[in-house]
Amino acid sequence: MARHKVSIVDIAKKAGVSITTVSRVLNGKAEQYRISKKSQNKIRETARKLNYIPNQFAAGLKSGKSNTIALIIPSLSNPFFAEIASEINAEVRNRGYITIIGDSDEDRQIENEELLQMRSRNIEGLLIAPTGQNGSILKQLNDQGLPVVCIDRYFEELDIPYVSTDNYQGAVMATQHLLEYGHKRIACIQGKQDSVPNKRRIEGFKDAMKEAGIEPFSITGNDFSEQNGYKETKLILHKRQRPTAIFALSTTIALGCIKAMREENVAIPDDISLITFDDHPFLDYLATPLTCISQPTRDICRMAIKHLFFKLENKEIGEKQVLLKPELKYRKSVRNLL
Amino acid sequence: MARHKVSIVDIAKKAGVSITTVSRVLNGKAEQYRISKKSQNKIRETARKLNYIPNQFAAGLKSGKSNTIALIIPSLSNPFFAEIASEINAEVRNRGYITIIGDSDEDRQIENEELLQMRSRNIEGLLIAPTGQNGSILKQLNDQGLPVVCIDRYFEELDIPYVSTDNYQGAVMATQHLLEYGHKRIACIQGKQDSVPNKRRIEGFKDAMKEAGIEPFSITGNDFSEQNGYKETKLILHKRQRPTAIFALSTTIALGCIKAMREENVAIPDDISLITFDDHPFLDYLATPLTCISQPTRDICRMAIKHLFFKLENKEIGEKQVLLKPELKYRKSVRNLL
DNA sequence: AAAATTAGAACAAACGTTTGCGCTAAATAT
DNA sequence: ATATTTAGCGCAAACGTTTGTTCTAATTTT
Repeated sequence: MARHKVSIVDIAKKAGVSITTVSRVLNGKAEQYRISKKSQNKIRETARKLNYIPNQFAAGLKSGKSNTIALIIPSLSNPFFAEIASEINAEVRNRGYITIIGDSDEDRQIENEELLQMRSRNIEGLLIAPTGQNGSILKQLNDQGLPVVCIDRYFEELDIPYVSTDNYQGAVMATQHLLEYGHKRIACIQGKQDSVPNKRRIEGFKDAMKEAGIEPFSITGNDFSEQNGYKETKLILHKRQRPTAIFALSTTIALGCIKAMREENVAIPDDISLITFDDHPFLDYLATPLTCISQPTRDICRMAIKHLFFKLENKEIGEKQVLLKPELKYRKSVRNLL
Repeated sequence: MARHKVSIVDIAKKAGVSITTVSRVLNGKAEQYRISKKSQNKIRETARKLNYIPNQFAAGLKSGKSNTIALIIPSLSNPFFAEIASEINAEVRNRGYITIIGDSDEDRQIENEELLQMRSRNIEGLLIAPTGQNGSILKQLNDQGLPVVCIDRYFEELDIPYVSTDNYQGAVMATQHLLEYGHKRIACIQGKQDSVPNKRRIEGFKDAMKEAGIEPFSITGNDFSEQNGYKETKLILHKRQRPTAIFALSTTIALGCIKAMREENVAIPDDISLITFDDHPFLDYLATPLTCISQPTRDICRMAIKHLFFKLENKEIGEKQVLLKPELKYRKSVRNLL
């Protein structure tokens, strides 16, 4: 067993050519540099025989290229982001690049470290659903020529491209649906407060309520997690007056709501209605199929990728900041009070 | 804006020391090489000022280290594997390494390419839930000194460490539960046929049935996907005689079952009972809470990581191939026929 | 006062590629 | 027969680090 890692030098020696020639053949530049078929075959064959594995470190160091895109998301354990990761991964691979995924765990510090890690790995592009606090770093990266595209989360005040859902619109749709069905006491349980999607959803909720001339029952919570949904729902249910509907800002939160309501013997939608942001394959098969605002996740990913590669290839880009329309999926969790 | 990427050479010049010294300070080897506090401070400060980002390509090339662990799974869109990815990612990060994730999409060819990619990125360890056809390659890697640990899926005939669930036992538990409740016509819908977990589950199912002296109603399917579960359930429901229970070998499959049964107006568990492998937060809140065999995913990940790092650090390892006990979670989807 | 030790740091050779440029021999044009 | 082009390939200098070895001046020991 050869203990020594084989390099193109070994191939060159064995094939009786220069390392230059080996490099060119193995990089598909044989035609360009008119290497004879004979040499090509010889080289490719010895490479195979020797079990050659190119060393990206060396190649990357010299060429400055890495063929790598970074994806940083707040939480791989959130199905919404898991789906994004899956999509992005596939798309990127299709274009001959590979993805390295970072999970920031919603933590500014971790996100920052991931960012450093990624940069030191010479990534050529960055897709990120930012936690929200490292905006200036991202802006700087983008300005320095690293193509950055934000996904889902973004910065309104910074000139960084993004692709997301029209969260405001989505929240308005959800709220209006509730209002149309006669709900007046509507509690909203939110996720990460300083994330843009959350802010816009809250705005949409508030505006829709205001337009109807109704005060929100409550707006609480601070995390896109089941625990948060559970805790806030418990608190809500223990108030002297209960809402007639709850608007959860993610399926993870909604899951917590359902859990709390079941514990407290609150029926959905008979006692309290529930509507959520984000869709999920299971929602249709819950005890009460959950009405939701569905985000066009696939399209978001595709557009973001398209955007990114346009920048990588220096093509002209149209709209830099795009918001895609969400969709209201009517299921059974909202009761008509009229 | 400095167009030129700053290197330790720049720092050395500006700080008035050699690049050796810079390298040593920035790598935390200052004490070891007794660099004065003064130089240390100077170096660290100029590094910060110049916005220095280490170049992993260069460092890796020279040192041969990458601080990188690869994780290859069959499908990021399967919640079971998404959870694994999330766990692994966190654990690896805690140990100062970073994870690069590959999604093989259950495809032997893609898996192979991912493997090559990973190797050319000089990974120091590999965690993989293999598709099943690249065993010899993995064996070879492992023999060549790259620590490899299989997760969930593994190879029985090869001497590669693995951590998984006792799938046989799990299937036996599920089947016996069904049998104890008086079910005799039991259909099993399986996932990827040549994956070890699937094989062992099928074995467990068959053995438990045989022990009860009952023939399986049917064993069909070939993919851990919703589509597969849906299709096979549809087929089953159109047979002249229906089973009294279905054993789905994953939640994704179960989801397809539920969909098909709903379409055909089959009530769970009144008309047909359903039990599944794998747990999921939503299972408790489905129209019929789904009884399942829950895998100790967290423990699997932890043990796999522990194993991997033991090998990395050349520590002595105890058991190389471990199967963890699954757990039967009683919910409401199995009807007692007695 | 000479010898030995120690603190603090620098030299320079790798690591495995990529790539601009240059070279030779053969083929073709003049 | 000479000049030009072309086919086919190699030289050697990077890329930005890490690291074994060496060096000098200062300090301590004898």
